Parts: sequence; C-alpha cells; structure tokens
Amino acid sequence: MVKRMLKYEAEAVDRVFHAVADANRRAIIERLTRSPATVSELAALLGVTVAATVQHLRVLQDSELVSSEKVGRVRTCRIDPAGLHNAEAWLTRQRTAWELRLDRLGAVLGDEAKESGR
Amino acid sequence: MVKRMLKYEAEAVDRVFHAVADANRRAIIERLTRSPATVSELAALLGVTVAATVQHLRVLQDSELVSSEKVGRVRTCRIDPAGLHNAEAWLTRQRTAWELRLDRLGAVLGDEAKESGR
DNA sequence: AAGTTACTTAAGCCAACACTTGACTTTCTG
DNA sequence: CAGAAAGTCAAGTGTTGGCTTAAGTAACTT
Repeated sequence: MVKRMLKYEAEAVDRVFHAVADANRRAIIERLTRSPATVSELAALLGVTVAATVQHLRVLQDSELVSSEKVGRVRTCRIDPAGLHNAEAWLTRQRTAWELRLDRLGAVLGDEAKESGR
Repeated sequence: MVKRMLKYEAEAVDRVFHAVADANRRAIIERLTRSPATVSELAALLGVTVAATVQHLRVLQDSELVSSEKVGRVRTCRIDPAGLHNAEAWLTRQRTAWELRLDRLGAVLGDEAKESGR
C-alpha cells in the first residue's frame, strides 16, 4: 500500500520533472506565472507553431502544472500549482538529507568546503 | 550580460531537470544520499548493465549532482549538492510567484479554492 | 452565407535517449 | 604470470520527444 503510493508518486515526479526539463515548457510556465494567456499568445512567445504549443500544453496539463478552459473559440491557460508539490517535495527531501549528511561528513568532503562560494 | 547569465542558468536548469526526470537516475541519487557507492553497486541496484549505469553517471556528473573518484580499479560515487541550486531556485521562484498571484486572484481561481484539499 | 480566426488532430521526420552487446584497459588476486 | 574483477568505450537498436505540415472543426465577423 505504501509501495503503491510511492509508485504513483514516482510517476507524478517523473511527469513533472520531464515537463519542466524543456526550456519552452518552462517559458510557458514563466509566462503564465505573470497572467493567463491564450494558445496563440504562447505560440507567438515561443516562436513555434500553434500545434507544437498545444502539445506542450498537453504535457503541462498531464503533470498538473497548467490548467486551461475554452470559452468560445479561444482557450485560456493558467498556472495550476497542484503538480508542483510532488516534485518540490522530492527535491527538498533529497536536499535535506544531503545537508544533514554533509554536516556530519564535513571532513570527508572538506575539499569543497574550502572553496568558499560553493 | 544579464541575458547571458540567464542563458547559462537556463542551460544548467535544463541539465538538472533532465537528469532528475529519469527514475533510474533519481534512484541513484536516493541511494547516494545514504552513502557513497561503486558503479557496480549502483548497476546492481538498478538492474541494468554497468555500461548503462556509467552513462547515467555521466549525466548526473554533467549536471553536478554527483561526483566520483577512482581509486585503483573501483570508482566511488557520491552526492555533489552543487547542481541542485539552480533547479531549486527556479522551482522556488515560480512557486513563490504563483502563490502571490493566487493570493491576489483568489476569487478568480475560486473554483479550486472551494475543493478544500487542493 | 462566406471568410477569417482559433484551435485540434493526425501523420511523418529527425534527433536525442536508455539500453544492450562486445571489445578493450587497468588493477587486483591466487 | 594467468585469470578474474571493475570499469571504459564504441556501435547498434528500439523508443520517445519536439517539431512540422496538412486537413479538419467550431466560433466569430462582415
């Protein structure tokens, strides 16, 4: 049961990271963070065809990062924060574990610690 | 100049998200979070060939998520937290912006707000 | 009604990916 | 020294990804 939950989570994490690994899809997210936009507007922003944009939007919607609603003939897209949770949780979980470990093993990884800015 | 910096950052973000979008690479990260491991150990964990594992490790090293050192004939891999910064910064930046916007536009997105758990 | 706009869907193209196998190189071990 | 162990490198294979063009459909506009 826990296993099953984790599997589902893994798939969600897969989808979100994959969605966000593409520069054009990140550009869409950044644009929608400012305000909702239509499909054509997003296509113009990316400099690709509307068809390509629709495909990106499908990926973003499947990972619950974007939602959209069609009224009349124009589809308006907006951010849907739901999808971010899993990915962010995973990142944070790893980073927290790393930092704990790094604190404890400071000496072992001391080489890096010497380079101040890193 | 700012533009150039952002471009570099975009490429780094690209690499990290792509690295982390693969379930096997995430499994490597999770394993290394507990302790360093050899290439063979990681291969056994994933159930793929050593060659495939080496390829994953190259991706992880290019995105500065993992570092490794070879002593004798065995290569020991460990976590390198450097690569996480850009990706995490991007995620946090977006999420923060979304939340601000969601607070302001609560009424517009009210449908979702009504569904308590989301 | 005819044309334009906004999107949708399907098909195909080419590059990138995740693997594999097989041929090495290097480093231990008996 | 012979052989096993640990990893490296190169080539090949099947799949997926991002993009295009082309052919729709539905909703405005004139």
